[in-house]
Amino acid sequence: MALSHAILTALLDEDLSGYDLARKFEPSLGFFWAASHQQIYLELKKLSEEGHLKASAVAQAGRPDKIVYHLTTNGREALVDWVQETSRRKPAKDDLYVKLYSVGHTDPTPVIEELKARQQEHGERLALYERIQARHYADPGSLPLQRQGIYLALDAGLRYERTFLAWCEDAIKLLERSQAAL
Amino acid sequence: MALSHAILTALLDEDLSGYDLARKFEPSLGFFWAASHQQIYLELKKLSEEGHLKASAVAQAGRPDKIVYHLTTNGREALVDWVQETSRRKPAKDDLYVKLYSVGHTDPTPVIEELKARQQEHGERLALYERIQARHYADPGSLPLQRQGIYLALDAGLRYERTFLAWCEDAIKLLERSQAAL
DNA sequence: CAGCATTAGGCAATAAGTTGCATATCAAGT
DNA sequence: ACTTGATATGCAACTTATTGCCTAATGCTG
Repeated sequence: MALSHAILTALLDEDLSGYDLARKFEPSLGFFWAASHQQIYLELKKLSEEGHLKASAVAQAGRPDKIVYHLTTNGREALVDWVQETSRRKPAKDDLYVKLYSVGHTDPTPVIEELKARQQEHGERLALYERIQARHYADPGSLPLQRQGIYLALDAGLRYERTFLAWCEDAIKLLERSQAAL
Repeated sequence: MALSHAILTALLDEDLSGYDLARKFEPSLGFFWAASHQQIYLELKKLSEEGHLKASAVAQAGRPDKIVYHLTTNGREALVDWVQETSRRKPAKDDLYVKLYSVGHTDPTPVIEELKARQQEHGERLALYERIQARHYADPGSLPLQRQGIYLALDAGLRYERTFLAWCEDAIKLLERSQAAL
């Protein structure tokens, strides 16, 4: 009920092969819904069998052949139906939060280390989002409707990373103070 | 590699039955790692078989019998090992972000509706976090170490909800303006 | 020409989680 | 006596995702 819809969404714009889909996902939808190529190929096969996509083999010169998928009317309808269903929030399911619960019972050092690694990781992600924003979404007011949704998702990402980084910093401070007091 | 560790973490404090664990999760760890009772019972059984937990049947007066689980030395070591592994961020995997990508291709109305529903949902969650904070974490500076991790997780939740709500508001504004321009 | 990266697609096993259903005890209300 | 609700545990089927492995064609580099 999930990756399949992300794939249908990505195929609204253009027909793509599994390989191209995987590449398109990476710097875009993949920020919010990561998927391995194995999973993508599997879903493409299923979606074709269900009639949501039409597969066509395409011979290529200078490259291996590929299978290009096209969204069918059927598939488009299924997607619209899904968009109209209301979905609920999902818990973060991030190990880090679970690890925080262990803090008073075990040595907090590894948790502090992990927080610092996350600072690095989220900092890089934030920088990436900022580059994308500067390059493609500098003036949100004048975006065509097709780009506004993507802009909003990116904006959510930007805000999330900034919030997370600020929290990280404070969390490290608090834990290091407690560690020093031991 | 996931719920099992959350369960071990919850059992650091006290021995619990599956039922009690499920209840303990709900207003706490469950915010970050939700679990159905089925999944919890399954993991408890697995963790016992692996020697991470020790199960004891407890007869009760006035209630059905229960099975209480106790963290073994083995289980504690496994937990410490896991805390020391570095974990990576996970994509949000929230349908809402995927739906945003469909915006220029289909009617944005259901997405706006969903954003409004989320505003409600996240507003309630924020209010809940604020109540918990006021009741139990009003003075973070003076918390014992065992409570600091939980406070930090709660703080992450508070910041996340506030950020999300602010984004929601702006997102609705932008999409409604575009909708009006059609 | 050998080795490597890129393009392109896949299988199998396993893990993790969801959904729906089933069972049983006991207390309290009607 | 009957029903409802809380307590307490579980199975089976299914979906979703991860991990590790594999094949094969082509282009590029040394």
